[in-house]
Amino acid sequence: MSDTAVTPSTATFDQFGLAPDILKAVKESGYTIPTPIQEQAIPVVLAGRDMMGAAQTGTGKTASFSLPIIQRLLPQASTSASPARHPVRALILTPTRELADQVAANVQAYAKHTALRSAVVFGGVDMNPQSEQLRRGVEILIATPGRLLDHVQQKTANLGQVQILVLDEADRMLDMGFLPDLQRILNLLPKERQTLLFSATFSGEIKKLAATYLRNPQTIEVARSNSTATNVTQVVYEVAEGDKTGAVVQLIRERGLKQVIVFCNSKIGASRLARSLERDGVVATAIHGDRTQNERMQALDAFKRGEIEALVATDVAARGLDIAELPAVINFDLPFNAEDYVHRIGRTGRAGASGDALSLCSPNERKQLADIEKLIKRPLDVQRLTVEAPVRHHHEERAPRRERSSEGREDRGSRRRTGASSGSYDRPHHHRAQPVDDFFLKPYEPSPSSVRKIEEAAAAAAPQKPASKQPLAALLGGFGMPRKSSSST
DNA sequence: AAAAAAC
Repeated sequence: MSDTAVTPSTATFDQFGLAPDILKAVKESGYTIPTPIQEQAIPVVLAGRDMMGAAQTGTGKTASFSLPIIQRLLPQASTSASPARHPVRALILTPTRELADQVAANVQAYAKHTALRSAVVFGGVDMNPQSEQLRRGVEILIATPGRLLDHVQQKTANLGQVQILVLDEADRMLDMGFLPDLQRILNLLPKERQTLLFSATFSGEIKKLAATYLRNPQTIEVARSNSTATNVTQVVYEVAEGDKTGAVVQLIRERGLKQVIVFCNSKIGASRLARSLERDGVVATAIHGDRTQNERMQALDAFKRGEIEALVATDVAARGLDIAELPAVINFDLPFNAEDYVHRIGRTGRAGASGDALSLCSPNERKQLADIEKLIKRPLDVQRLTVEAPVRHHHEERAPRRERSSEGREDRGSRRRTGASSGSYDRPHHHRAQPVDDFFLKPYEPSPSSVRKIEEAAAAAAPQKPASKQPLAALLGGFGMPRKSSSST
């Protein structure tokens, strides 16, 4: 953030008339100068107007709506313990669980000196703690649509007093087929409310959504849509499909990349690549929709803590995720949807920092490349990449499955092995044409009976403690929580 | 052609 000190803007957060408790939190978050979208959006939201915003995350979008929402709700903040005094007054919807979590963390930080309560609900995790939190009452609720509707159905969430609705990454939500869910949610809200819609693009569908649910919205656009940040250097490397894994390793090593997100087009591809990178000595883990929510969160947290060099992701991580100081993004595959390219590379070069967007393009991906160049309205720098000494050992026999299985699952591999204890680990291996081994791709799920045994054992070991603070994941030796370990109702 | 999201 120190770079922003040279920004010629003289604006400060003081100009908006935000409460001291909010300004204090802003200061503690390290922000001093509002970003362009904040400068434009905060007064509009404070005035109670509906708004359509075109901005990507990392432009300060979350604060641009969170801060004025907190300000607007402040007069109604209650210190009462009664849940009835804490109805949901602001609802923020996001397309992915990780994004919901991230927005919630921001809201929590900005509201921490106020009496307002916030909570986040999304699928893939136990409903009960969420229900309990909702029962105690929250004024600001961040959610993914499906789980929110689940809570509504269970009567653990009541949306009858919502005054402000935020649709974050609205275009993405439509892409993902959330329209019916959004319509159901919108029908549960009071007609008299403020609605804010954020979208990367204003397509016909988005305009229709806005025309239906927003009233006389003010439009705010900070960057031309589909533009890419100028501080991100984009390079495309022509490479044979089979050389891609070697190319990723080479780029990481040659450029000395400490951290990188590597995007793949498929979940299986992401899992496979993470495993291959591990074998070449890159600390890597995969994040995609076939992994449990616990595994996804652990992967992201470990990456943010700097414990992982390469986060191999599907487009679940393409939008909105804010990872500080990410120096580079690699496209292992070029996305089929050109817009996703813009979002993917938007993970780097954030908050004014510079970043590299390195894309691998095999001969059969030329069409995708052309689509991207058309969208961003400029040709990309295409270079030929010679993959030196690909880490392949064609002369070696394929390892028997039994031996490989001793490595454990792909995500366990993120904890680097020490040479001594793993005899089979350094064994040469194949890099391509490996049959997809179900063992590595299927998430590990202990049987319900074994989970019960472990829980019983844990309870017996610590009978004094009312609720074991030890997460079940830890008891399972680092494996993720099984998807359905506990009763949902 | 693939990803995401409720159970």
